Amino acid sequence: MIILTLCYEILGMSKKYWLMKSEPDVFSFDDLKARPGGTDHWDGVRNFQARNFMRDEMKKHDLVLFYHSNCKEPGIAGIAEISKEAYPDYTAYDPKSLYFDPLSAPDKPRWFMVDVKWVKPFRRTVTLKEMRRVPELRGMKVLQRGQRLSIQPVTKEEFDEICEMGMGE
DNA sequence: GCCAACGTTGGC
DNA sequence: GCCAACGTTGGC
Repeated sequence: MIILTLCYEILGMSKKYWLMKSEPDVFSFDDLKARPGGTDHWDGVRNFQARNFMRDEMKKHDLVLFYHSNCKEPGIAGIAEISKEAYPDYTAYDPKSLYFDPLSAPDKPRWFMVDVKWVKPFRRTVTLKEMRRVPELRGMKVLQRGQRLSIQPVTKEEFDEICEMGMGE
């Protein structure tokens, strides 16, 4: 068992942890729950760094902190997981889509998306405000000034800490 | 609604 | 390849 765990570590196959931002007015954590199977595709990412995380690093069963941005109480609403690894974001091909990009085509896709599955809610949202007060979370990108990246890696320690905050009183 | 900070674009 | 202008993000 230890050997197997080691192999996974060395091959980079161990589970990763992520933070994904969404504006709740557009697509909330509850909206995800309401989708068939609690699953939806994460379309519309048009930033290269965020795309690369999705395309190159996200694996099935990775866990996700679902973050509500640009709203009254920014913070983490609950847990989701990656249920399908990266595939072309077809909204880029649709001239009527908000996310249309003429530089992307089916034979040469520029943008990618993953499927995300609702896992469980917190008892309460873990707000940005309270995250700022926790020394263990100080390194998180989402707390850095001017940080706009909509998909960010988080450490297991950060992930666990936030789960505790969300599941506690 | 403001505006600082950022990523992207495009002229040179 | 520089960098100013622009559009967007997102906390406040």
